Amino acid sequence: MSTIKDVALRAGVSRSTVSRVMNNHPYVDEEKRRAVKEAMMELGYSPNSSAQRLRGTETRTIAVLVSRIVNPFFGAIVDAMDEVAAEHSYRLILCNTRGNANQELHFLQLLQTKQVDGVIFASLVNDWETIRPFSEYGPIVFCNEYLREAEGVPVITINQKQAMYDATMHLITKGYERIAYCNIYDPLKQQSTLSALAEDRFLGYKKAMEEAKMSCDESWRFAGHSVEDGKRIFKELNNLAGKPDAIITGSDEIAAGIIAEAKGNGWRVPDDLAVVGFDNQPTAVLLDPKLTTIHQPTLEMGREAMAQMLAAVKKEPKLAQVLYLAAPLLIRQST
Amino acid sequence: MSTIKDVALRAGVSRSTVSRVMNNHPYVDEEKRRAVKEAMMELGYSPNSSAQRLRGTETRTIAVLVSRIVNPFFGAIVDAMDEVAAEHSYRLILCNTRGNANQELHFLQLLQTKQVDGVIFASLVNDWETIRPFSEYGPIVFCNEYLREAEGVPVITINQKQAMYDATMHLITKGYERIAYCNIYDPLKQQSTLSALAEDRFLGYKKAMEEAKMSCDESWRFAGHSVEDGKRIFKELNNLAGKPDAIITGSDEIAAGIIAEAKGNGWRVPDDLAVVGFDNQPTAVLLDPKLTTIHQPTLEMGREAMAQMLAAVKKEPKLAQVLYLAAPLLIRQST
DNA sequence: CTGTTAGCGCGTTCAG
DNA sequence: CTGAACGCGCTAACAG
Repeated sequence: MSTIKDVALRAGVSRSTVSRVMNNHPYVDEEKRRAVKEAMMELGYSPNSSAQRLRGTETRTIAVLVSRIVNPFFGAIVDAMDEVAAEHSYRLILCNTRGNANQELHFLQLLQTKQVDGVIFASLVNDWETIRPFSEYGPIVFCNEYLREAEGVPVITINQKQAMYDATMHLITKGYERIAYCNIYDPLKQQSTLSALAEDRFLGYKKAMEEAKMSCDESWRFAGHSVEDGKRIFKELNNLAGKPDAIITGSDEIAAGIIAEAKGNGWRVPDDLAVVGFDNQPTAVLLDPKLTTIHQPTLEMGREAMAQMLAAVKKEPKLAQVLYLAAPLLIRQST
Repeated sequence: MSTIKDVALRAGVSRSTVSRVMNNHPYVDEEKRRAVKEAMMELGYSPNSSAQRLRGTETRTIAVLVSRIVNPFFGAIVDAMDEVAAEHSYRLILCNTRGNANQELHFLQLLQTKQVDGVIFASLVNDWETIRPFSEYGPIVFCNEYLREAEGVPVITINQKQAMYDATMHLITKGYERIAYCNIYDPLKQQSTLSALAEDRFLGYKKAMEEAKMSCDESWRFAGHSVEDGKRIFKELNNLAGKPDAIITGSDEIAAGIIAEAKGNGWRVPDDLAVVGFDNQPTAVLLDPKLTTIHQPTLEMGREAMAQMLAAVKKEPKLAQVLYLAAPLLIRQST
């Protein structure tokens, strides 16, 4: 590996001059500039970034925390973030927290140890009290999940409550009378309390049910996360005395599991059971029946969150404190 | 931000001693060790990793190249890699190449500039001639995609040819007579030549067809990548004079697109058209009919690739040069 | 067992 | 316009 010294030697100039050429300083003799560039080419020189970082400060790297990258929802968000980051020559470091609070803190230390310029949370398990101290080491942005107490931290998300309200209202309007609710719940998550996101979603459901004066049985509440959870939930639901005729879920995976199991048991969807998903993943239209679901604008969320982060890193004025993107209900065949 | 100097000052020792404590050196007075740890706590000290890297060499970071992380196949592989990496306190830097050859080279420079200890290719567009020079800066591992000429580079993949041979034989045995083939082809990819992986797959199809003395019309060859491509391919196929009665595809997405469009046009699957996927993504069993597909052991591939990488980084003896994992055909309802 | 010393590769004054 | 000199934070070799 050649260093700046080697280049300087070969070009017959001092290291400072080489440095100036690299950083496009003005006031460098054209001839020497050419000589330096030539020497760099010949040696296949490239600057040691650790040294650059030690001297300067920025790493041009952003950490992105997700619970599991296999989840297409997170995949899409990360993809969008990466797009914006790449445009600005920033890199992403992928932090798969697996819903583990300690892992999350561990990754947060990347900020403390100056290995990244900022941290974006797409998943979130720790509370603000725990995270707060780290915020002094660099910017933090919430994308998707959020914490109410975290003042001053940009939040890019959808209006969870409104989305669930819309979905519930849709079912009520359609004439469904026993509407069950399935909370989004990541079993990997180590804490038992509901996230702000899950709380808000439930509030939307509750508000609609109350406005319509619908009874809403405690036994109609489920929780889950995966296709498997969906299958399990159908079984639970099928064992109930008063069976629901519709269910709103927290993810397309859960919905897919419920539909698969329901069909397997001879139920017709949406006649015997209406199912609403959440996310609008690419597979939603591949299911039979096609899934009615809430569209999450993953592209915009990811892009916007990264834009906010880059603005924060460059200490530009913040674009917005909280951004609620629209999440329209897409009515298809499952309701 | 406090440095090692601050800690030393506060603990009343030299910087070397602080360093020794951090690195768990033996031969440090217990009392001083305690004093140092206390000082570190009080100052909230954490070492500057750029400085550590500058001094030592390892970054404990591995770059993983994928064409697009939204693809659940890559998501699963990366997830598995991350799992192993995390166990050994290594981190992943996610490189979304978008099938762009220049992007790929750009990320390869991370190796050259010592920002990562190694690079794993899950996607691959450049040729060996281009990549080879970088291999002197650190270990490279191929996972999934590969290059035949790249001697000495570990390859973790499945036996592509065998997999396609099995799938084709299955259709032949079932009595299908006009078996079309859809190559995996990433439209993002900038080069027009087929990858070694795609080549090998096609060879498997061809071998089975020849052994069974089946005619195999040139017009029955398609290429694609996404659900949209699948839909397009069905339309093309539907316009053909002699229509195929079966098709083998390079991904579950393509297969899903073909099935969706076929059903929309009143075709019955598998009666009018049998469809075979590739990957066995979670959605394969959610489709109706359930998809016959080739299972890719993403978990093992990712884990094994990372294990190879870590072994290479630590200069341990290589486990194996090339590893072909089994990729069984899962026969379900679409054939 | 411990402090002193000497760089790792680079950017940035500060005098020319 | 250019080079000399200094230090970023840390580790390792060398004397004690």
